[in-house]
Amino acid sequence: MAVEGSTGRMTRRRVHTRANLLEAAFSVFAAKGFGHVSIEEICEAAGYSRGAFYSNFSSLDELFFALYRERADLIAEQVSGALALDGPDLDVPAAVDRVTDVLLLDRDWLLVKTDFLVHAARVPEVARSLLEHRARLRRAIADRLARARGHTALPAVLGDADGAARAVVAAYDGVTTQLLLDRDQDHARAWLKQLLTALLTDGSGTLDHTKN
Amino acid sequence: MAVEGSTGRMTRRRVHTRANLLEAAFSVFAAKGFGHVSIEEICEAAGYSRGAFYSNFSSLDELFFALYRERADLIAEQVSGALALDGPDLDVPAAVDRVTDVLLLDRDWLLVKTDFLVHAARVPEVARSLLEHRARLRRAIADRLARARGHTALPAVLGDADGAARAVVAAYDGVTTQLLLDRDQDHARAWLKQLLTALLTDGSGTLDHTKN
DNA sequence: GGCTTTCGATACATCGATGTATCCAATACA
DNA sequence: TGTATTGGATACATCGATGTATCGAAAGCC
Repeated sequence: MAVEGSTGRMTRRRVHTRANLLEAAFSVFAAKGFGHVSIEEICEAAGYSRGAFYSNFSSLDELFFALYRERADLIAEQVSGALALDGPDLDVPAAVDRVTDVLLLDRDWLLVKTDFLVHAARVPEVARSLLEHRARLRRAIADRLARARGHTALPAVLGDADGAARAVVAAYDGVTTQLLLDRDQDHARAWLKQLLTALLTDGSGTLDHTKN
Repeated sequence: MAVEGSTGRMTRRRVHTRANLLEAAFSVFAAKGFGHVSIEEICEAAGYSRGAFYSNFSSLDELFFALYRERADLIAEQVSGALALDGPDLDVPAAVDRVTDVLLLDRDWLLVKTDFLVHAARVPEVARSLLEHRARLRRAIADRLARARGHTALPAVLGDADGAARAVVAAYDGVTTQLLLDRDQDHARAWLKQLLTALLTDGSGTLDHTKN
């Protein structure tokens, strides 16, 4: 048997090797991309035999999904944390800075995340799960924005706070795409901040763009 | 030998089968994703044997690249066409409508395009090629926007026309991500128009969002 | 229309990945 | 600490995909 439900017994050894496999898998997926990775490669990277793999997962898809969930939840927590740092009122530019730093920190994660996206795009069941996750994140952002309203008025074009949150996510996704290609984190961060500023305020800012 | 340079002789039969292979490959890639597709699957879908494949391409990567280039150039032309439709002055909302329709038309293309992106993200050589392609497109947009300045003033936050063009691309990429997941073309189109409007004008618009 | 060249089909050899079945070692539990 | 159970390693059988070498047929050329 491979995967235990919530009641299944979990030896210490088991959780340990499972964690090791997931960690190794992350590196391998980031480097080669899901779809170009064999089970054996992961086992080799983790220092286990294929027996260990099949004892913990029933397929590569399952491991991939578990891996994504784990990391995504982690990031989501960090984002929530970054959003909650202010008092009851939101300092938009400061929050944008903090969130941006969290979101564009790790290129490997962006790679895995995008792999997961294209996977989800073809498997409706997976897509639903991913959509729910995104919805949760968006709601967190919308709530935060709503509380800031009145202080920093949102542009009317985007409608209410939910519309604005949607725009934030879209901007993030868009900048991610560019970052995956040009590998320029600093530029991406600056660019995302600027985009978010343009979307969330009516005010003005300064700009430089000297990149392809 | 597999691929001829520009001087290589091309029998009629050859170009025909090559085209057939590319067309079949497009469907197969869209359905299964690059990395989950075997050479044989493509040949089968096209009605050829593997001999034909190796006579026209030397590897799956090569075919994938050729396929992407072909379609990407096609889209680029259509976008340029849509941008050029107005007279010398640009009607921003109208142009946004037309471009949006072209860009979000075919889900299969979005799938293949995204596959290509994650591929490029891992192969610097491919990334460079893709970046150049994007730069060309962005320049076309920037030029068009620059000509429209004065009519519809761009918000200062994004800086000059090039900054605005960058924002347009980012918005497009962001909306693409969402569309890949929820498969709602109409909503994506409306949403993209709205985003672009928010980015390119200081004015106001209306909004509804009733989707996950 | 005959001759040459090119294209694509067939057959073959090889390799790597998968999943399973079995066995030994490590851990939980009394 | 001794015993029962679980976890992971090893070995095996199988399958699918790859690339190449060879051969027949369809174009191009005169």
